[in-house]
Amino acid sequence: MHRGGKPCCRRGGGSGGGALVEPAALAALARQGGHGYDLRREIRELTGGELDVDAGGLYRVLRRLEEDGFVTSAWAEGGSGPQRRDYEITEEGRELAQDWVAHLRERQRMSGLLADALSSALGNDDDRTNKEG
Amino acid sequence: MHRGGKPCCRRGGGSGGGALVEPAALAALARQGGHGYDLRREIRELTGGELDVDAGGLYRVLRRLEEDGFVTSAWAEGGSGPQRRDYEITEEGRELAQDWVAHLRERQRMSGLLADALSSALGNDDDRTNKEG
DNA sequence: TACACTATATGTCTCATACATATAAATGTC
DNA sequence: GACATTTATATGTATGAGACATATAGTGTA
Repeated sequence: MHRGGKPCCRRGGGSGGGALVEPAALAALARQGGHGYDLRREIRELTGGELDVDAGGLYRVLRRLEEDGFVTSAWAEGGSGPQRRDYEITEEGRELAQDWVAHLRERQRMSGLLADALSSALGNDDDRTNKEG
Repeated sequence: MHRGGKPCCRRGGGSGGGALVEPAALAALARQGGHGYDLRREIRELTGGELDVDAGGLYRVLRRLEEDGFVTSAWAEGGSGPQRRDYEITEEGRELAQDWVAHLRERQRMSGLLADALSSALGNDDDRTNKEG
């Protein structure tokens, strides 16, 4: 789902970057809400095209978030085209999103820490080229 | 496995930070090799105690890395105490580790990017407190 | 004997994701 | 009208990564 950047380290499917869809969905919802198909586009735009989440996965995440009270949804009334379900973030959802911010920063830190450790263990004399991001 | 920092976002077990054990193991191996139990301690030290990997998981990772030619191992001869298997990284392992560095930097960037997006969507006026890590 | 520490290993569960596919309604094209 | 494409939601299934529990031995010690 990463688009750009080789699949790298022996991954066929599955996890690899760890939990990006949920926070991305929450970010899109916090900005403006809307229906799933549109949220997906919004995520692409928010991340400059770097994160293109799986549609099926996104819908599953949205329904689970609703089950747990972090978003609400309803079938959009009127309008042409296929039925669409509009999502809105709740106050609890905002709190969850706030937790995610801290969590993502921690992940960011840990990724950098490990990258530095690996790099120095390999004898790369401090190639922090991409450091920070 | 994170120790320090709440479990956060609805996780019981499983993925959540995404692939840390393998690169951590490679870092420890690149520094000095050794047996599994010791590598685990080494990982703890490399990360200032922030990453304390599951022992069972570490052994599984080591054996898979060996299957794929990224490390070699042999039962240590002599010595007292329970048998131990000594691991060494191969040239291919070093190349894999090098790929991991790039991959981790990308993850670091993506985590920061998402954290910023979420934070700004929530109306936090640029609280990049923990930014960079 | 009982306990703790070292050391390796397997079982089982959850979480997060990728890829494939099913379903419909509308829209465009021939 | 027939057909493909786009919008939109949804399920099936497989893989990967990790958490927690537990099994197994050897070794030292109270």
